[in-house]
Amino acid sequence: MSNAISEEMTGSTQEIKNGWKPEIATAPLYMQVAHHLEARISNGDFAVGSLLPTENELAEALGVSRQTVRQAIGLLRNKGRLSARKGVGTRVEAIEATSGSTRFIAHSRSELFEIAAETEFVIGFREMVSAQGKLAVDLGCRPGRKFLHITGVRYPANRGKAFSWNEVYIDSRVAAAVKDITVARRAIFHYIEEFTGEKIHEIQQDVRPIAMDEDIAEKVGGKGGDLALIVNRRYYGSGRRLLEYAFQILPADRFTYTTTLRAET
Amino acid sequence: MSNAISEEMTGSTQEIKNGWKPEIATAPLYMQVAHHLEARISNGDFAVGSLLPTENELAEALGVSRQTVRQAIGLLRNKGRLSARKGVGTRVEAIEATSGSTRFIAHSRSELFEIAAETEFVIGFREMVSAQGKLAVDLGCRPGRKFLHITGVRYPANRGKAFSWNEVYIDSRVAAAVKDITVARRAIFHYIEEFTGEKIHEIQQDVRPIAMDEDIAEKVGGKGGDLALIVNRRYYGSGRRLLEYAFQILPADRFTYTTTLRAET
DNA sequence: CGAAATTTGTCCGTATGTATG
DNA sequence: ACATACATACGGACAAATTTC
Repeated sequence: MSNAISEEMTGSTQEIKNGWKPEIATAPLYMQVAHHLEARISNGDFAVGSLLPTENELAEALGVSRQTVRQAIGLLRNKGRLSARKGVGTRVEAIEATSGSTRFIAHSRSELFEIAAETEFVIGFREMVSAQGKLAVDLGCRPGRKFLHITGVRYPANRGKAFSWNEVYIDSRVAAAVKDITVARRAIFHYIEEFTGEKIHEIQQDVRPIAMDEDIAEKVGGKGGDLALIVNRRYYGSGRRLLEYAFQILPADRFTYTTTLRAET
Repeated sequence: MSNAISEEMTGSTQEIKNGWKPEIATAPLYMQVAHHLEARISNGDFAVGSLLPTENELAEALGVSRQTVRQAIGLLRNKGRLSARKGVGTRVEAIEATSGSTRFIAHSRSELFEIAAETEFVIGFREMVSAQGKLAVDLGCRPGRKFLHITGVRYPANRGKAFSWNEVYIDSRVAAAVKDITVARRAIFHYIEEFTGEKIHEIQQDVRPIAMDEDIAEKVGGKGGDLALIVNRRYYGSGRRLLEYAFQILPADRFTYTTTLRAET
């Protein structure tokens, strides 16, 4: 305890104590708390393997109710950053548990943001297309609808070895959102949300195995016939309107798709 | 409203109204409510595409607080059965959205139960092994620990085409849990939980592409070299004790791993 | 177009249960 | 047996989005 800055809450606007300034002033309090906790975990303030302060301590220190703290902790538990045990406390978990290759497939919308922030999508090709045949089926739209088709390679932020080949189809009505982008440092759908002001509520994602063809293998530094995962995503706005369709090819030798399933109780 | 049976609560034990008898009397109220709602959805009482009664109506009808109803609805929203919109209501969603092959990879512990219940694991081979080399590494244990090794094919409950090749390693201390099983109609870890009384809190799962060898391909009705997904699972009891390790090979032509990512807000 | 009603979302306070040490 | 700390449950209040009038 006693590390709260203890400035009085200003009354009308809700804001947690302890020097934290909300990145997005409009975000609900429990999300602000979650971000705050996450930041203090990654900066080492709360060490991995250690126990968090109790919910009551956090509530008091941050000037919010215990319920709000619990909601925040709940988010991070879903993400696997925290785990709680009755009568003991809330433990900070390691981000990575499995050996070997990194996991770079998202399990939540916010993870897509994080991954995109850690990588760069270098756009190599761009054209307007009219959905026909298989593409129209994949997009689940009537043939003839127009999309902006973008292809390129996604690199780690430090520009190491390429890790995925990406193809993106953007509804022509919102394609202007990426008009001037040549290197995307955020998720493509993030640009779309900013441009339209409309939030993407749902992303449907499926994962299948493929053998890479020569062409793509070369671009991500592999050989033709190498195994890979193809991750397919459909981005829906309000009213289940398809705004973006994309797929990504991840070489199997470098990536594993890891999930942790937890008991609901 | 007005479909509550309106029997008085018995006082000490918590139980929701409306004729619902809790399957597991010890389950928290919000889970009972979730199961209740799920049952009424699958029996058609709440039609897919329609709006649920409002949270306040449900709370009153079931004799619980609105918060409890919200928690229950939250569970089903996470599972994709429900979706909510501010100012509108809570919609019953279709179970399956994607076209093509069925998805049969779990995203939660409870889904593992459901999938296991819809399939049969026919055990074809069984032996005690001592973990050595690669196996010890996979299991993350010191070499020499003993495991019961089981292999077999998993079929749909209607005994159609096989859909996966399975290999399971069970800690020798709990291996007696499956001593007499030749056809498992529940999840293997379910037998272990029953036997030990200990709950499996965490399951780590990873998905990778492989090309099937002749041997396995034949068993699941494919050809050698066919693409497949290999799903690898580690089952941990309390204190992160590894109780079971298993992998499953799913032919790519029949299965897709589908996930839906939703906005947290 | 605007006001009102409806419905979910957030936040708080409190009380009690339950697993752990 | 006892204290601790998370889990469940209730109640109330207001905010925000949507629909209706």
